[in-house]
Amino acid sequence: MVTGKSRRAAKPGKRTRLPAAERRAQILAVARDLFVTQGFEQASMRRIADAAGITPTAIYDHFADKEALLTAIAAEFFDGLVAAMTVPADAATDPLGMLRQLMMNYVRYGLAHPNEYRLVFMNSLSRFVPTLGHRGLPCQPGAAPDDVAQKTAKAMQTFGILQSGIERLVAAGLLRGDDPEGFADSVWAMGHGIVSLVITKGDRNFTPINRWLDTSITLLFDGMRPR
Amino acid sequence: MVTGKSRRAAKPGKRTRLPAAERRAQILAVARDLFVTQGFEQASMRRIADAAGITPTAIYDHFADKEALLTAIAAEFFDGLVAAMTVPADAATDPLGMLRQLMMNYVRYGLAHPNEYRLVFMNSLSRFVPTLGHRGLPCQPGAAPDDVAQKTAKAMQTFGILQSGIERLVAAGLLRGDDPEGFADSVWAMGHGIVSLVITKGDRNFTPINRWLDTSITLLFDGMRPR
DNA sequence: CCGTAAACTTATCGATGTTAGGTTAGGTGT
DNA sequence: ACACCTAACCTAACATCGATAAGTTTACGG
Repeated sequence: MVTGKSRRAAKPGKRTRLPAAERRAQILAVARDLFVTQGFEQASMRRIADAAGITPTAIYDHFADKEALLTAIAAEFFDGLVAAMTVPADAATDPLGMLRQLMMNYVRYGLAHPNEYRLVFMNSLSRFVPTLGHRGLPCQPGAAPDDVAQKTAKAMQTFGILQSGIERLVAAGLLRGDDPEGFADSVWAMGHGIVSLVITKGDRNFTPINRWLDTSITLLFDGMRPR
Repeated sequence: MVTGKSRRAAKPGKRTRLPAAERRAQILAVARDLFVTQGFEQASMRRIADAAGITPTAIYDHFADKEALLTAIAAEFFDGLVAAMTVPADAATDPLGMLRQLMMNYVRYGLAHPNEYRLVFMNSLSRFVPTLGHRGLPCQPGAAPDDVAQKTAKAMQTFGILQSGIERLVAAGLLRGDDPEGFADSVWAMGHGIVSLVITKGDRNFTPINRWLDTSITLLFDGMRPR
């Protein structure tokens, strides 16, 4: 129970002191690494701080709370996802092939970043997307609409790419036109289903992922063809 | 720092003392209710105990730990899911319609029990299914294989129902026969994709769930038809 | 050289899951 | 009726969690 008044530096061994931007980036890098290797709940603020060579509370100078770390990481993930889904323009000569490529890129990117995908799309907290308010399911208590909307924006952008791609195919007469939005939803559901199943179930499959993906895409697009 | 020797009952007010089976069932019921209304992490052992009218530690006489509660609840969920997917035999006169029904039942059951579905299939801990060990993704640290296998069994049974249904359709010549396992995977991915997307995204849809489901099923089955 | 703001720390809070060890009630045997 | 034993439950505590308040140190512009 010493008052601590005269504690003389306790020999921290010359801690390097970084400018805010660098420290922020470093914390983010360390946090992503721990989230990915240990999961969100297991990676505590204290462990993140240890790995970054600072004290837990120092993190709060750069991020509001633990979720803010997750949010920042998710933002980067979405940027990468959008980039992966932005196919080169010269593929426009083969619109159908382009859409196939789009879906493949989505799935591949998701599987290449399984933990970020899980964090963003499958997190049990899932604060990035509004939980449903109908059907008796209560909304997540602390979910300010603006906040959610901001976080959802990038996910929406991702979906928009898919949707516009399908609309272009419909316009070109390559797909049936009776329900383009429904098609987009179905394609997305299929892609997300594959990614999340492989992530959670592992590849106890049977069907290797590439063939699975190819089969699914073919099934869908055959079904969407004009009859 | 009283030794506690002479503490005289402290007036707990005649707590009812239940036989193990009843108490266990009651705890389970209370826990499911709290998990469903507040989420897994928010529902603490103390809150569960309060709701059950006992002390947190008493729970540990009936369940190994908090996850055991989740596991028990998941087992019940799977029983219900299997029941929902077991369609009446008289539907065998229309095998294709039966498969449609099967998929619809899966999705409807999932959406009717969104939080259990999330707990079982989308939980970030996801100890019910082996996380993938390939692609540099480490398996969840504390996952004894036997344990996982036991928990996975019921999920496998669910998938088996779908798979055998498709094989029957292939045998009847109603579906293409080139990749029945791939078909089953695709159908499951689609169903799971719809459920999990609706659960996390809410129905910011666009396509109302029934039509979405119908569209997706039609797309898939059109794609699987013999050409 | 000095002050001031940024960068970081110590100390602490309330809450979490879990354990060790005690206490009480309900039934059984005699 | 009494002793006993175990199932059922409790108290107290631990380690750790995310987070806050308030202090301390470093670096840099004047």
